[in-house]
Amino acid sequence: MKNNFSQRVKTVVINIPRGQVMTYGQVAAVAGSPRAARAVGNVMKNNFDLAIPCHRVVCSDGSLGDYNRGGSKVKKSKLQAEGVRIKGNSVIFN
DNA sequence: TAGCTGACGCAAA
DNA sequence: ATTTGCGCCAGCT
Repeated sequence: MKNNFSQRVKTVVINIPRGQVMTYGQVAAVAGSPRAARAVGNVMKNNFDLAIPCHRVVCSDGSLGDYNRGGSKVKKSKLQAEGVRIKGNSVIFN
């Protein structure tokens, strides 16, 4: 049910500080399943919760991934606006 | 109950 | 650097 994992994922993402990004795998790991990166993405797209800064969640290789609110370009812009360094179409972890 | 899908992750070619 | 294939987990049909 969506009261253990998905809820967990939401909480984790909401707890991501501004100017900071996390990978799906990392979020999944914190949520309780280090291999549930896909499940994390599924949760995000299924949950249109504005309280969840899904744009702070990116792929492990730095790719932006997708975004249910305007596309990867909007996601990229948002991250840049928060102080996250973007290289081309990828995020730079610091 | 079983099967398919998907905003991923990693390895190999 | 890019593409292909396989594995993983949770949710939906």
